[in-house]
Amino acid sequence: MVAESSQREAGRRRSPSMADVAALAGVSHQTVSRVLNDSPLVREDTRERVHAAIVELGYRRNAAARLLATNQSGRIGMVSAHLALYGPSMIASAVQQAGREAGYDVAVVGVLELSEEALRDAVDRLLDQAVEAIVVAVAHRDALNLVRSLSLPIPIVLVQGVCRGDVMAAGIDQVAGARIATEHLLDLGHRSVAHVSGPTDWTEAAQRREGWRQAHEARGLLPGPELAGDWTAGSGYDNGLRIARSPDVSAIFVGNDAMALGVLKALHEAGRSVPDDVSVVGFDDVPESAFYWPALTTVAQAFPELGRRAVELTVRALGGEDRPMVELAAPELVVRASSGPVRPR
Amino acid sequence: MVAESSQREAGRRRSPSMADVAALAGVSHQTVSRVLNDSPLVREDTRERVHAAIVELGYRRNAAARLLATNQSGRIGMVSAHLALYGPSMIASAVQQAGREAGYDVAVVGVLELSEEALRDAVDRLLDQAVEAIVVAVAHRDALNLVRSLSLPIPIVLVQGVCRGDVMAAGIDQVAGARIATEHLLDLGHRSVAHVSGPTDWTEAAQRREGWRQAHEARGLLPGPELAGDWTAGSGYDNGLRIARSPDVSAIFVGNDAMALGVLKALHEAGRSVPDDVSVVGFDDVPESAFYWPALTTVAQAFPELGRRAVELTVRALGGEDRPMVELAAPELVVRASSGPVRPR
DNA sequence: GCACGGATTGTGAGCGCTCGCCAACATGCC
DNA sequence: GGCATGTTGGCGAGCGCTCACAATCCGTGC
Repeated sequence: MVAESSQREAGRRRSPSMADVAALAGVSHQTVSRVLNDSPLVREDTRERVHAAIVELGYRRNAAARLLATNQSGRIGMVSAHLALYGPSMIASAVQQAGREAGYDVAVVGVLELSEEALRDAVDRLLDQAVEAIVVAVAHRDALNLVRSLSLPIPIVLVQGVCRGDVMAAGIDQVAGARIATEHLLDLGHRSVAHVSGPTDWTEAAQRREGWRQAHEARGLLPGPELAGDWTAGSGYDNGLRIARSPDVSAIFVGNDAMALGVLKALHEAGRSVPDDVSVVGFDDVPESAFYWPALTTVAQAFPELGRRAVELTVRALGGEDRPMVELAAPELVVRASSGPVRPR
Repeated sequence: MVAESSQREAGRRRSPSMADVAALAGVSHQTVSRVLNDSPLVREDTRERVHAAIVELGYRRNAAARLLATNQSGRIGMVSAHLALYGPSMIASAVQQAGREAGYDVAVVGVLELSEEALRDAVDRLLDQAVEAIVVAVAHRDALNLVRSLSLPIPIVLVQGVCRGDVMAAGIDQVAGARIATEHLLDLGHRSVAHVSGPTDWTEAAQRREGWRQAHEARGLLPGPELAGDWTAGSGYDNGLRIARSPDVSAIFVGNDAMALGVLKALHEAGRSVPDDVSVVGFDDVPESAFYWPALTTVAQAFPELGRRAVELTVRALGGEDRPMVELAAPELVVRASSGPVRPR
């Protein structure tokens, strides 16, 4: 009695192994392995016997041992900066979701600052987890070079801050998004559009700025004043106050929704009405933007699709393909109350 | 030439192992292991020789093999629901950060719905990653029972939706937060405060509601009307419209900032001024709330501290301690423009 | 010059799994 | 009946690491 209980206790200590399952099912460990890996070379009744044993023992395959033997983890890593921001966090969960659907585990590690050291550290952590590829979602201008300078032994896929280049990359066409936003304002009759940009060293910020510039250029118009923010509502507010002082600004394209919120607030405080005096368009379509005051016209990005494409590229890279390819998804304008026709004066 | 290059290529195939380092340093693999584990039983010059070899070979310890041998992964898992919401996502990154600082890897997996199946699935994935403990950040009323019904072989720590109970749990005192928010409004002279709650099956929502109720009761006042939202700005807007129709409501405590944004919008549209006609207080202190119109009075939670405490509890549980303990951090009121003294009429 | 104890280092046996290869058996054909 | 063929299953060698233990080194004291 005592012996049995102590034995059972000892049995609990270590979880059951393949050998235990094999013994219970009356087969060899190899057959168990075959069942686990869906090998066709197992007779149906054997398979069922093994399955029964697995269930009875509550067996669970030891991933570490499998990894050690196969050298394949089925895991892809993702390094992301600024996970607190809407875009990056959406991308992270989209990639995670898509990865899971493709049968991969996605390990996300955030970097707090953009030094080579921080990046090296993040990548090291991922490498320790034996990831088979790394998705880089760091939109900084230098991120690509930084990552490349690490000369990793595994494929890399970019998923943000994408410019055409010699890497695998999936992204959303920021330039196009900014163009449709700006064109929307120009179509409403505004002679020029001001711009509050994100931090200038972010690829996204540069691209949105470029789209804004192009929209003017295509119509032979001169872009309105340009101010630099840092993605936060606070910086939008500060820049909004400055813009409010220029009575000739009738439309603003803001680099993201958070800054747009700040701009809206500054305009209210300055007594300028939106959209009667000034039209405002944001970028991101955060869930709250429909409830800003007034509801914000903005640009929506298809994050789930972006995630799927990124994972697809990753899988392709893992399959040996190394032809660099860039996939760009098109963003979409969401028109709401914050943009309106230019007011005759 | 050809041989050398092909050999180098072959060498690249598999990354260097301890044996390679040992050979290069002229020691045994065991000594390398000792160096790696900072054992004191290694002479200084030997240690340096090994380090040099490690650097030269670009050696990196194989975590899978180590895990296989030690049965310790140094990883803790976290299952979280609603990672798109502010609170949960802050908690996730706080735990991740704190875990890292404590020398643990934190693997987060999100669940999309709150079925037993989804939870089982998430936990399975974590178990496959050999996590040593699981932090559960699912604020649903039933989450605790659900998780417990899985009868996991590893410690569990709750980090959200905490009620006193027989588990390890770290949380933020939601009742206290709701009380100070409501008391703030009562202090301003409002006779009663309305409440827009979160989904009633969320522990947090129930606790915030309870704090709101307690604040009234402590002063012998009757709570104002209560409406149920779902954390989204949209539900706040809908409920805001309903409240706007009751001229006798002069103060609202809203379950989170997103809903508060919706309430503000509804009040604007109904022509009721904030805070002159109605005061509004939120909960969360999202970064944007200072830029709502008007700036939102709200309750801030100390997420980083929460993360640290959760990890601390986890480490303690891993150390064998199994006395259930609940740690509650105090939230703080942030007073802004959306709340003001009751207007004499 | 030698035994002795502590400081260093080496040896060998797993951890649980997969892979390559071979053994056993059933089947079909001549 | 004997053989080639196809199907199932078993065996043993690692994967790279840590652990327990054994072996070696060194300075010391006599």
